[in-house]
Amino acid sequence: MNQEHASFTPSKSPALFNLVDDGIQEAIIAAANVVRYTDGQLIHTRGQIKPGVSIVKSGYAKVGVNGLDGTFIMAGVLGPGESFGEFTIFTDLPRTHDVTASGTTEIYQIDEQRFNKLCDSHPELVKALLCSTLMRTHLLLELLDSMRRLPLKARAVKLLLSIAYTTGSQDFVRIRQTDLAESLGVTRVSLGKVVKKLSNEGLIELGYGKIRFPDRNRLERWLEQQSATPLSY
Amino acid sequence: MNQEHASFTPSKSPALFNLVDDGIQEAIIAAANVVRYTDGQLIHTRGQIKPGVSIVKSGYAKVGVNGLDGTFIMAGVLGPGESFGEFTIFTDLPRTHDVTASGTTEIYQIDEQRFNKLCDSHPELVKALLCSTLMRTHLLLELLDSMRRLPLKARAVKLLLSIAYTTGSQDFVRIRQTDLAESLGVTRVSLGKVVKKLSNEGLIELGYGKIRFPDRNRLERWLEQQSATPLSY
DNA sequence: AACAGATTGATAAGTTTTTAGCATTTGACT
DNA sequence: AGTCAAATGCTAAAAACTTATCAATCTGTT
Repeated sequence: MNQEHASFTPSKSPALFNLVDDGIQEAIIAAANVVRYTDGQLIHTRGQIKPGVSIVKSGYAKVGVNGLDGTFIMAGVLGPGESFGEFTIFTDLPRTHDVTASGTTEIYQIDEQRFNKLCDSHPELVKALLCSTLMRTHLLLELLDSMRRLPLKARAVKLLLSIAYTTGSQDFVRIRQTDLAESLGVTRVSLGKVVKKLSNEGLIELGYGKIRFPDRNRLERWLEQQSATPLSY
Repeated sequence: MNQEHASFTPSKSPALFNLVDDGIQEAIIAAANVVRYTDGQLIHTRGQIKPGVSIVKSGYAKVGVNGLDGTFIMAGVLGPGESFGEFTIFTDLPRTHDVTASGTTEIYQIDEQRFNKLCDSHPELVKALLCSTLMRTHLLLELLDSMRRLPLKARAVKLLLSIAYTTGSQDFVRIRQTDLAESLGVTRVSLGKVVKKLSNEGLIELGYGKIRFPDRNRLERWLEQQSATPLSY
């Protein structure tokens, strides 16, 4: 049912676990409950207010918003070491997204009380959180900016390249056009048109559930020309 | 040339100065240089990498992106106590926005070294920064979500209500249609069409440089119907 | 009271995106 | 090798948005 997922946020966001040293990692793990979810199972829902931080231990967490009509708009996929829900500790805001497991997934869950203790005893953790959040904000701002200024064609390439970047695969990406469209916030038809054009221009090659880059450098150059601003993904 | 500006972010983002106690405020002010800018003067430009935190002392800072063709896309307006550029301290990312003064404006500028010292001596400051950043991220996510799911008409109402909320004025907002359009990332023509419709339906009243809400409750109810999700602005 | 600049109102043509279909191809599983 | 569900390919009409202009209205200032 669910094929392997690329981990993207939609761009390289630093995993919290990569920003803290081993000691803090162990302290977090010690304070956490590990919860297992099966494929498609709901981890959190938009609007919830129960506070708690979650960190992916294994598997993937799909982040997005479920519409009442069954549609799902994806905001990104989080992989091992990546965290979500931090803001429920520090603010009393409701959750912004629905989070579901993609494949069998284990999540470290840390409740409010324990996490606050961790923050008090490890000031470095607060700094790491700040750092990770600032980077996330930065990405969001760039995303917002490109949504407004770049045509869909360029946005699609940008997303493809960033997925390739985060997955490490150099010349192809395993993703369905439906998911790409969802991530970009457009319909499959619109996306289909632009990937067709890109394919005609030889910039990408379309496959079943995947997209190849025959010449990644050329693709990157093409994108930079479109952006008219420094490339940052 | 420049009329009074509503302070909006585009929604209530907590000013950093409201999140810290007086002692820290004084310490920040002591570490800062005050720089004066005249109306329209550039404070920072997108792409810059020189680190430093800025806090509005008086006046307003207009945040957005200047296109090569002279167009300007506004992301928000920051008022006294609000901060920007924090991420230049904690990451080595380039600035995402152009910031210009709107009216005569004074800015506290704190350089990297001094700000780091402040953070070390006042751990509460890091927590406040985290809190403010998390709230900002939350707003951005909500914004992104509504951009994808709501029609322009609803997005326009949402923005209007959030501006009214942050300015405290209950039944009208002082803003030009041009600025509204910029904030929403659409042209004045498109915005003109939807505000005209809203006006025909009696939900708002159009004025010269301002928009009135004859019945704010009705407007809020209307928006909630459109959203089909809990209202949060 | 008159003027100038700023702001809104309005229109038409052109482009992009969506909606709603249906046909075709692919890959996994018998 | 055949079958079925998943995924892509394609089309046409409708809706939304942009670009480019020009006219009308408002406001502060002389």
